Amino acid sequence: MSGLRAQKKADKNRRILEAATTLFRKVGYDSARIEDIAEMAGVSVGTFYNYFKNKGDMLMATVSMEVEEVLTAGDAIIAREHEDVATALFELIGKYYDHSLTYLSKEMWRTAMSLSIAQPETPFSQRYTALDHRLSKQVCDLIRALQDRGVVRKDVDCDATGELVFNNVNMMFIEFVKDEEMDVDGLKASVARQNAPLASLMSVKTD
Amino acid sequence: MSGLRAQKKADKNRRILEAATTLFRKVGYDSARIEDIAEMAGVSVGTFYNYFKNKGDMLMATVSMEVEEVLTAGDAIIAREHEDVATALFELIGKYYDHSLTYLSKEMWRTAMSLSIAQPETPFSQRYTALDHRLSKQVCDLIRALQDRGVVRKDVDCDATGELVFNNVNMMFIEFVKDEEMDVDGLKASVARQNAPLASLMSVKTD
DNA sequence: CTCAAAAAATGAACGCGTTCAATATTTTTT
DNA sequence: AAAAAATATTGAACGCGTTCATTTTTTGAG
Repeated sequence: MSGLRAQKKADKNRRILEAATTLFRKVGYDSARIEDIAEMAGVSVGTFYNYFKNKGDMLMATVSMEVEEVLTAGDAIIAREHEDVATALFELIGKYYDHSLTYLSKEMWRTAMSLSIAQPETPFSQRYTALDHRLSKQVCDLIRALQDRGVVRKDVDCDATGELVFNNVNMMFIEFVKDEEMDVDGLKASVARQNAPLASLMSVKTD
Repeated sequence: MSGLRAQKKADKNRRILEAATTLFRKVGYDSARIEDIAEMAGVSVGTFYNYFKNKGDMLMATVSMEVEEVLTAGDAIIAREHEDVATALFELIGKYYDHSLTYLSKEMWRTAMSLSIAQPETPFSQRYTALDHRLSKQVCDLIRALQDRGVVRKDVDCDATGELVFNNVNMMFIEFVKDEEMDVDGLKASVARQNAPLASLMSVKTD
């Protein structure tokens, strides 16, 4: 059997990832030691590092899964018709926020964000940034769709506005994960309030 | 002499801070080891930790200085008269960005931001967040001043708009410090473009 | 001036992420 | 099937931030 090595490799990869995400959720990212993850996966510490560049790399798999799913859900929302700008934005952004804690805890998000800022040259950070850009682009796409359907004024720069809105969404999400007390509904309400003036001003008036 | 202890203390505090900022600028935050900082300041490692809670705490002194100065400069800008919304925002935001690298390198900013996200319960993070909120409030204040002077439409929610604009400013600053290639002028231009539609829509039309 | 209590300084030791030279296993060659 | 080459595993050791029991210095009361 020639695929013995490849099979073992895939198996170990899965075991390590499973052990890591289990431990992250159980004891938190910081308290989950590589030694523990390795032990739970039945490998040595050194082997862990043959499979993952470092501890932070383990997070990216999870972050990726999370964002990919939300992007898909977002496309479905854009495809639908929308009454007005504020509602459409609320739906898309609400989906982002509602989904955000499916696979990741606030602590895991904080770690991921923190890493992506601290070491921008790493693959981790670059993948994270790329996901952010796709989300940003999706908000732009929604606004353009609304414009095409006559909901948004023709003279509005969709990309500029979309980036503005998304960066606010993102910054508010950072505040959200920094504050263990804050809940998703409070977050959505705050962002809706911040979006309201712009949403109103950019709408095609129907009176 | 009764103040001997207090005097020595102040002196050491100054020496440690001086050594730390010197080393941070010379070799970068990560490569500046506590051992080196302590040695340059002529104290032991343990003493360093009697004066500062941890390595990150050393950054906050610098971040604080930086932001305090920029807030003062911002107040002066708000006090002036302004032709239109876009220009006023550009001036205030431009001042933020122009000043940002006076005391801190991009790497130091990244570390500070990273720390403030990773450990939100620490005094470091809380001081950082407080400074952010004061900056956000200043942008709101500018917009309100413009509204009072009849430059901004009366029906605009100044706080909502100000927060939206500031969060974009902040997020773009994160992108800026993550990218060693990006310069301040590019950053200012991007943000101006993002602000343009909102600035235009919220203006009192003079035609 | 003496000395006990308070405050400050010290550096060895610890925890944990990460590395790497040595060892073991699998694959290929003959 | 044995030897050689390629690949994977291992855990002790390292670096650096942080801690803490011990030692030194300062203070003020008697």
